Formats: sequence, structure tokens, C-alpha cells
Amino acid sequence: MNVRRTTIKDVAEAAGVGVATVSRVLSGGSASPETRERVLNAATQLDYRPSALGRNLRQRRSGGIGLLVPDITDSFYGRLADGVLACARSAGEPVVLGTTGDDAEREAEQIGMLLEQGVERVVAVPAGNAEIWEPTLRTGLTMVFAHRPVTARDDVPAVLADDRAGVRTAVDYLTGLGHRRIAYLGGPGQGQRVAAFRQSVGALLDEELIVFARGSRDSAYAAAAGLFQHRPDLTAVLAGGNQLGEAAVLAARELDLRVPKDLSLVMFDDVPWAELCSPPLTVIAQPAQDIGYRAAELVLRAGARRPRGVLLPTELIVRGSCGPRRTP
Amino acid sequence: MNVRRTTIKDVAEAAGVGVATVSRVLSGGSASPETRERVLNAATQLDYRPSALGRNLRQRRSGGIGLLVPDITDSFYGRLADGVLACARSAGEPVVLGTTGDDAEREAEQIGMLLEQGVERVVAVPAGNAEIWEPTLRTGLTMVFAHRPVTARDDVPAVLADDRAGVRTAVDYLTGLGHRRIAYLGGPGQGQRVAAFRQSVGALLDEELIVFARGSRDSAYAAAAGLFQHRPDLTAVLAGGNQLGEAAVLAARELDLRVPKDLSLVMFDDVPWAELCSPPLTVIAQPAQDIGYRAAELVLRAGARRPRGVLLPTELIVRGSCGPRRTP
DNA sequence: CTGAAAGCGCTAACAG
DNA sequence: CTGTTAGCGCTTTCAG
Repeated sequence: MNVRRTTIKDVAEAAGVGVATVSRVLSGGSASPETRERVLNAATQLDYRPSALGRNLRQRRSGGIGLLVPDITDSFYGRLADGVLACARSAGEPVVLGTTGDDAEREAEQIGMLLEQGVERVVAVPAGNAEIWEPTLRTGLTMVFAHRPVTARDDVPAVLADDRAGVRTAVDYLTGLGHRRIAYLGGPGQGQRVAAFRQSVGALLDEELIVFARGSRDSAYAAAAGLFQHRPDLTAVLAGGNQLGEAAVLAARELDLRVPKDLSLVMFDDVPWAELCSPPLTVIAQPAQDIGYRAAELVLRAGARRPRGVLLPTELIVRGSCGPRRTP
Repeated sequence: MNVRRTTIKDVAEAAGVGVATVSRVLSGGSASPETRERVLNAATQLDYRPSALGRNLRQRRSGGIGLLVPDITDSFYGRLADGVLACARSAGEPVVLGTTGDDAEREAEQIGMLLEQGVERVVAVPAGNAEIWEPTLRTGLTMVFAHRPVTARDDVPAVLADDRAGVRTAVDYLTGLGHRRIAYLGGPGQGQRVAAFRQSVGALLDEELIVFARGSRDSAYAAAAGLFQHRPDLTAVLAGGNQLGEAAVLAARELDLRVPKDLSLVMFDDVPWAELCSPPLTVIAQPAQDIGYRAAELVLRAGARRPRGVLLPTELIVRGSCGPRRTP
């Protein structure tokens, strides 16, 4: 089927030089101008494409960067992936994508697969904790965490949105509108945000108003509906992601809660449909694509300098889903 | 940095057999039960992970499947990718993802990269035409097109949604409501759908009511707004994708067109926010994930049988964005 | 500056 | 059934 691609050897023969010389020229090594031209000509003539296979084996590592996200279906991770792809493309590196479903076991399995492929640079939205990551990090691969850190692994660079500030801004906005019973609807791995939430609400803290969903849409809906039913006294909710926000809108609608009259809603992550929603959703925008791009940048530049992670700003975008506390 | 991973040779020594035997056992070849056990034990003991690098070079092809989509940020392609990933995972194959931006040149560049990586099986949502694809297909890689075919390349299997039926159903629905001036708002590579649209509207056909956007959200908005302004007499529009639908909703809102009172809207692709929209959008649902899964299946099984492509059903989901023709 | 040669880890003949 | 051997295409000493 395959007509044997031209190899470095063919080029060497055609140019009347040794394979080593071809290799050098093609990877920018030193060579006399004359030789260089002969090689380049031959290569062009033969339409030579160096095979990554040979190089990879020789160097005991595949180029390319691995990308692990919980769910490529989620707009946020889609944009994050897009950022990684953009950066990788400008570096000419392939990207191997895997999804973890926010499951530590599946994550480990994917890491194993990447390692088997010789991928030694990976950007991941981590699902597991420090203990889970321990063995992986010991393998010596170059890791960069994106979107959330692994607690107690500050030695691994992470590219994050400033969740703390985002949460605080949102909570301040809500309390400023008079809200006192503010709920947090969270997803997996949101330790940072929840901590920030607890801190931001301060004396208003009510642990019952903090609920979590697992990764799925169903779980998100169940959590939202459960929350609204059990605590009809709450007047505002902060959703920790676009799927959670979606669930909140749906659950509120189902329970005949008017947004923003009965319930004020702020959603983490600005998605295109936030504006189409009725009412348009007030959101905390996160630079998903930048997160991916910067993470990829770090993982590619690693080795040069030891990078220290990045914190990117969030922005509260006020639209129509928040109002003053309803007065009973 | 890397402590030299254990190789097949190490396992062979530990088990007191030759490397070939280890290779055989590990790839399910024949071996005496006793030998097999010794090898397996040694492998476990040493925590041996076969390196794909060596295998790939030897077999002159990397396993793994390439996936090319226009925009991973688009919910539809996100779901399609998810399907591909699901299938690949169950086959233990890595997926190399690339985006084309619906640009033939960029697509060719990505293909080049995949080839260089030794990837010989790719699922793509094609951007280029038959002429563009010609050289690529001659390289002998295993291709499966997803979501749309390349005209005049029926020799390449394609996994498609039944656009023809989807369009017809939508148009029938709209005409049934009394609409006579129905527009089609299309994106890149929608030859099939437009043809189906032309056929479905029959005598109602008005070429001015067929407009196209390029890939971007901006372009989609511009196309929608332009259409609505130039032809205020239209009463219904069929949007050829979720970004186009989004643009249509936005543009309609901007121009104070009430949906569905002034304008009925049907959107290709059911997305989560279609239900959150106000009014909820009537859509033609496409099995995006299935498309991806089936395509991956085909590309993996190819070689066994010569596959003939798949047509998956679409479904009209009536919600609230269509009404009877407004009577002036 | 350049070429010859030695593998990287694995699989696939080919003998035994 | 099993071991030996010859590379896959490339990079990288090491001499010349």
C-alpha cells in the first residue's frame, strides 16, 4: 500500500553526502553553504519528509504534547484545548488529547498511555490529588496543570484563573444587592473556589448552602434542584461552571423560581449562550483559551527556565440575572 | 532525568527467554503456558511498559488516530471529538487532534504533520474539495470523513447525519406553518444541505435567501444581520449550525424581530442552550457523538472490510421558535 | 566540516 | 515452541 517514503538515506545519496550531514543540515546544524544547498535541493527534489518515528525512537521521546481535560464537550475545556492547540501549532508540535471525566483512575490510565507513546510533556486539568499524582510526577515528565492546581504540589507550575478574586467579586456584588443567603453550587476539584467562597461570605457562611455535583449534567441538575428545594430561603446562587449554571437555570425554571426576581444567579465562565439566555446571565468570565495557550507555552519552554505558574484575571460581566434580594 | 525505562530486553533476561518470546507473549502470540507465565511475571515484576516508539518505528507507522475538526470550540465538534475519543479509548489508541478552521491550506498542513508522526488513520471533517484531497488520499492513509463528505470522493467512507432528510423535515414543517419566504443561513462546506434546501423549497426557491458565512462567529452574525436587513420580507430561517443559529438569534434581537412572531427559526444541531434560549429553539438534532464514534470505528476496522460509510438519522425537535407566518 | 558507525526498543523472518 | 538476527529512520558520538 505505502510506496516506501523517501528516507534520509535517499536524500544523502542524491546529494552525494552522508546521512549525518543531511541530518545536521535539516536540524540547523553547521555545514558549508555549498553542502547545505546540495542537501536542501535534494530534499526538496525528493519531497523528503523526515519521519518523526525514527527521531522519536532515537531520542527516546516523542515530541508532541499531551492534553488531558475532564470533558471536551464542555465549552470551557473546548476553549482551553483550542489555546493549547494554537500554541502547539505555532511550535509545530502535535497534541494528543485525552479525557478524564474528572476521574483519577481514568486520568492515571491516560497518563500511562501518553507515557507509552513517549509523550513527556503534558498539560492537564488534574482530577486526582497530590497522592495520586505522586508516581506520575516521579516519572520525570514535564507537567503543567491548567485551570486548577493540585493542592500541595506547588512545585508543578499551574496556569490558573484568579478564582479567588472572581469569587470575591461575585460575592461582593451579591451582598451589595442585599443578599444574605448565598449558595455555592460546585463541581469536582473546586477546593480553591470553595475556600474563597467561604472566606468571601464571611459571617454569612451557611455550610448547607454549599453543594457539589459530580461531573455530569445530570448530577449538576440534581444538585441544583435539591438545593433549591431544600433551601427555599436562599436568594442567590453562584454556579461554579457553565454546566452548573445551565443546571441552575433549568432547575429554577422547573421549580418556578423567577430569575432574578426570586433568585439571583452568577455563573462562572462566560459562554456564548449566556447572552442568549433569558434573562442574560451575569457571569465571571475566565480566559479559557489563554489558560490553555499559556500552559502549552510553559510546558514547551520548560527545561529552559523553571517556570513558576501564572494567574490570569477574571472579570465580572453584569447582565440580567441578578437583582436586589426579594423582600418577603 | 529519566531513569532509563525497562525494556523488552530486561524482561527477557529476567524471564530467562529471548526478546522475541517476550514480544510474542505480550502481543498474544503463541507460547507454552509455562513460558508465558514466566514472561508475564517478569514483566509485572519489572513494571514493564512496552514503548510505542520502538514498535512504531519497526512497523513504520504510529498507532493512534488523527482527528481533524474545523473548530474544537464548537459544541458540535466537541461532541464529535468526544465520540472519537470514546472509541479510541476502548481500542487503547491515542488520538492526535488538530483544527483546520475550515481552511484547506491549514488542513493540508495538519495532514502533513500527522503523516510525519506516522499517523496513518485519520478521521476528518474535510475542509478542502476533491482536488485538494487528491494528493493526501494517494499517500495511502486510511481516511474516514465525518459530518460532511468530499464531493466526488465516494471511495472514501463517510459518516454523515442525514442532512437531506433533516432539511426536508424542517422545510416541510415551516411551509406547513404557512411560511413562503424561507431563508437558509449556511456555513462552509454545506453543499449537501443547500442542495437539499433548494430541492425542499421547490417553487419557493429564492436564491437571495440563501446566504453563507465563513467559519467565525463574527462572520455568522454579519451574514444573519445582512440577510434580515436586506430581506425584511422573509418570515422563516433555517440556520445551518449552532453558531449560525446563535448569530440568527442575536441578529434578530438586535433588529427587534420577535421570534417566533416576526421570524420563525429552526437551527441545525441541538445544543444544551437551545432549551435555555428564549424562546427555546426548535432544532434538527444530529447525533454528533455517534458520528465521531462510528467514524473512529470505521477507521480502526478498515483493512478488515472495505467500509461503505454510514448515514445517521436526524430528528426535528419542536420547541418554541417557530410560529405561523405573520400576516401583514 | 563531514562520514562512518552505533544504536534507540521493538517485531518479524528464519532457523533450530 | 523458542532464540537469533536483522533492521525500521533517525541522531549523535567519534574519527578523519
